[in-house]
Amino acid sequence: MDRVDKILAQWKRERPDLDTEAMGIMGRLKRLTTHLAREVDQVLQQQGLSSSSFDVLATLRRSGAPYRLSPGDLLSMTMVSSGTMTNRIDQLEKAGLVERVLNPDDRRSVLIALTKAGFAAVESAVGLHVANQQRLTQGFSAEEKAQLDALLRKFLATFE
Amino acid sequence: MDRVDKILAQWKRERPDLDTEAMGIMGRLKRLTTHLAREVDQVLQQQGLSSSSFDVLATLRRSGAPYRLSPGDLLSMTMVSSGTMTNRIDQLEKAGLVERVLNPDDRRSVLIALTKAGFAAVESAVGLHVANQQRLTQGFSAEEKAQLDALLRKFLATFE
DNA sequence: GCCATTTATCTTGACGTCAAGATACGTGGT
DNA sequence: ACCACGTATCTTGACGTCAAGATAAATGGC
Repeated sequence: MDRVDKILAQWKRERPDLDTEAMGIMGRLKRLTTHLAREVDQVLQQQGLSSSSFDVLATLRRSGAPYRLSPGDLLSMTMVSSGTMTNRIDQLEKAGLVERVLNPDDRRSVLIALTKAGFAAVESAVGLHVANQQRLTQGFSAEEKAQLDALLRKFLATFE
Repeated sequence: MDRVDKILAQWKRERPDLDTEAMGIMGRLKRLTTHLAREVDQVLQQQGLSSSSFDVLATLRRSGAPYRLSPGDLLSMTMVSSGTMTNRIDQLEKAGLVERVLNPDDRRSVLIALTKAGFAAVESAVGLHVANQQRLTQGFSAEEKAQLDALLRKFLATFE
């Protein structure tokens, strides 16, 4: 009887006509993601990074040398709007973690490049971040993790 | 090979030392929840409600007659800060969907009461909302839904 | 009864986000 | 060569959210 069960029980009493199975799944997904985001943020914050900033830095880092992508590339990998990406890049540039480099082949665009400080920041954070993610999933057996991943993959495929 | 697989493949190439199993699960969870939130918002918006507003109205509705709860009660059921709740109530009050009623027993507190318009709004929205949630999970068999729910329940129990 | 503490709500200032539109440049058909 | 259209990025204004602190009232130990 977790909090979502209590919510469903209330609906059952007030509106017994409603089928709340889907609501239960989606309610648990939402609450779970909120908790996980808070845990993840906490570790990144200790590294001086917001999850938004880490998101961009990590995308640049894993793209490989020379660690440069256009704002458009970053956009297509991160599920945010163009205005949000501009803002994220502005913050990172102010912090000296990325720099905007003119693209000589297309003057409409720029390349966002990891600075040395940016590379160092993401390299230091990613290990702790991954360890934290492992900690958060350690309550599951290998089989359960595989099962959960498979179900989430199928669900996600509805949208992507 | 979905988008999360591509991200994990990039990390594998750049940082083969990292174990990315947990990252995969959490990445899928995050992307999935973002997609689901957008779908849910769209239906509620057609009813003139934000998901934040619906969250409060639904909490009041399912609490049963007389559809009144204190801000503190609402807070404990909704995973937001007190400042956020004050703001949500302000918006709903402006829209005429709830009203603040003085609590005669404790002058520090107020009761947030659904107005007739608020009751009508949530009553009209909840049916469409539930139908939408069912649509979003219709790709799963009954067994898969039960499996997913059980895994999410276990995961959520880590935090609640 | 008094006052320190706790409880309940609201206020403030700062972020991160988005939709919509603005700006600037590239491209391709004629 | 021109120009209409497409593309890439940035700007603007509005929200929703939070942490931290302010305000006001209730409570409990003396």
